Amino acid sequence: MNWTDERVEKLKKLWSEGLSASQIAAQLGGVSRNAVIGKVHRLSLPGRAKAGGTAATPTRAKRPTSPPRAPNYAAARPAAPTRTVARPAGATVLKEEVDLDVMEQAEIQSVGSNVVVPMSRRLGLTQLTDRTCKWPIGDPMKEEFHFCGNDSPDTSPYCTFHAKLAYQPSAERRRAR
DNA sequence: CCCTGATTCGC
DNA sequence: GCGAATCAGG
Repeated sequence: MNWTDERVEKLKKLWSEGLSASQIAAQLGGVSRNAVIGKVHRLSLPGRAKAGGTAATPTRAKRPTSPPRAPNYAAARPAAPTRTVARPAGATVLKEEVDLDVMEQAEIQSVGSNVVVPMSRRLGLTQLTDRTCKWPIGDPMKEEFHFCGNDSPDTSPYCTFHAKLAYQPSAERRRAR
């Protein structure tokens, strides 16, 4: 690909916005990050400051990476309150609470036994329908094994809570924009 | 190992 | 002018 005026312009823009060479290369398409860097040099665009003498940690432009974890009132929370939370049947209240500490819940669940899930209807296999959460709880080899059984939205196999547990991007690479 | 930008140098 | 290879660093 050749450097049309358009592409050069975009390059300048993105570069000045602090995007990394590889990110810019991705947006432009058809070029490597090396190409981008090379072009930047040829255009004599300001590289990422490295400052003369007292260089410390100059690089690393401001990346849009925003850490959305703010509240953190977690510490003020009682240690292990969970078990079977009394709550109205159609619990939609979960959603927000879950957003904040899915990870913790997940950890607890994996470490401890199976017990940490908020309200389970303790349904048996035969009691499941297409609208009940099929998240398994407990050891299938044992007697107390059951399924979550809460209402699942649409045709989802899990309730909103367990859907979040099941679908965790974890080490998600973010580069699409 | 992942990533970053910087430089070099054959094309 | 271009950009892969390489270097230097976090």
